Amino acid sequence: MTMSAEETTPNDSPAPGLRELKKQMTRDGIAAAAFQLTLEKGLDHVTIEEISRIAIVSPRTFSNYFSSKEEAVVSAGAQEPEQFVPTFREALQEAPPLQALREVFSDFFMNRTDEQLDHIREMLALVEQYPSLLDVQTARFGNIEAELRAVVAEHTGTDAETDMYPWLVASAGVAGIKAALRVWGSADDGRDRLVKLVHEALNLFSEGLPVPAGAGGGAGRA
Amino acid sequence: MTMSAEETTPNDSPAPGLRELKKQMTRDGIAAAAFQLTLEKGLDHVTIEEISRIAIVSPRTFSNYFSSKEEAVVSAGAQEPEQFVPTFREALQEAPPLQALREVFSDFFMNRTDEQLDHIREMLALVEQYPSLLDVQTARFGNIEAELRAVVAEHTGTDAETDMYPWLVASAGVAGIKAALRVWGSADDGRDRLVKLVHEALNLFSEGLPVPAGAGGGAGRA
DNA sequence: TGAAATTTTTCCGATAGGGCAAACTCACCG
DNA sequence: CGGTGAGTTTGCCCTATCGGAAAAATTTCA
Repeated sequence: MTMSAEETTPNDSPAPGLRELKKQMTRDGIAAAAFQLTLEKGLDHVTIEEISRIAIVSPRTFSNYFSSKEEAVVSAGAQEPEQFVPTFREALQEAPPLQALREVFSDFFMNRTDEQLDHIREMLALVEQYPSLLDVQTARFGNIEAELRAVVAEHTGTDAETDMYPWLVASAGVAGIKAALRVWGSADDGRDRLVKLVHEALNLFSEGLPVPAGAGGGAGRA
Repeated sequence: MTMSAEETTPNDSPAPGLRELKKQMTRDGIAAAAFQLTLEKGLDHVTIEEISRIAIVSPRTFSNYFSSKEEAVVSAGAQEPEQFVPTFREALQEAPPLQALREVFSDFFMNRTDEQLDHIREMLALVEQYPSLLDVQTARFGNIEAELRAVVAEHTGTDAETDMYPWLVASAGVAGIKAALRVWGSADDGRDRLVKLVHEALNLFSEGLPVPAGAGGGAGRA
């Protein structure tokens, strides 16, 4: 993971000292506690106080890391939005944006451990059960989308303020994952199926979302 | 407004009696107060108590209508997600889904009054300024998306649980509007420009989001 | 090791979220 | 018309949350 010349952002991981490590562990511990408790007792019966007790921090510290229990739950085991940026940049060297996204995301799911996939499944179930979690998760996806959008804008030399292209591509990418995850989550399939769905979704975008065969009332093709 | 045979949903507007009218006025009044106060003092200096005072209701009543001040602000002058359903259904008789959406939304913006467009502009600015408002607005768009998705599923005879198509089309539609609104909002153009952007956005989806001319590093076409 | 920087905690007041029952308003029927 | 019941609004109140401020604890570094 070599670091090229300069970073636009100063890159806030200057040194993984003991301090940063502990912070990350604290954060993860809180998120894990929140997630676990929610699985066990249901979101409404979980309080910040109890999460904090289990994570062995004060409630005030909870607030230093998360702004609500929902955020903590959804953060459990989740990727930081910036994680996808370097990979996406590389992929853009090889393929146009939509296909690059397809590779980035299918690789991502390909590389999850079985445990991580199980976790994703559980998270999907929770998110479907509690609208407030869905809102937070949607916001997280929105952050990923923003990162991707910036990369697309930078790559194609378009300005995200005046050109819709970066918006459209980034949202297509994220929408593709979301659709794939939903459909995958409601069946009982494995990793391969998920990767296949991701491919399929982003390919459909590349093809202009052709109307599926045997559609109801409409006119001709898209 | 004749009511045909049966409605799947009991249709909760059985009679626009005085009762419903007052409720709607109360709701609108609260939302308007929240919106206005936020414009004037900034979101963080607005409390539910003050909103309630201006809307002449008790704080308790505020909670009966909205679950947070953010919700109230974003609700101001907004459409109910279901509003688009009947129009979309009709449009689907004439054109394939993506084009139908294009017509629905461009007609929608075409039919706004100048005041409504101004309001939309102010709302866009607020949403850009306060992330918490963006979250709520994103959730609103999500509701619209869900309605559209259901219509698409019903129309194309696909099952939203096992088929990604409804997810992809609905999210493309909503993403198109969002992109159009953003780009429109950052310039100082009129209604025509917005309608044009909506057309453009959804057409790009129909065409598979072709890479714009003169793109940076990637390979060939999408 | 000792001082500086950072994080965690304690203390605590301001708000928010709702359950509950009383007061009130509207719709409808003799 | 006046009564009555369904539907709304309000007051009361208790619990949970949001964060500011400063003390206490921990890590870093010269």
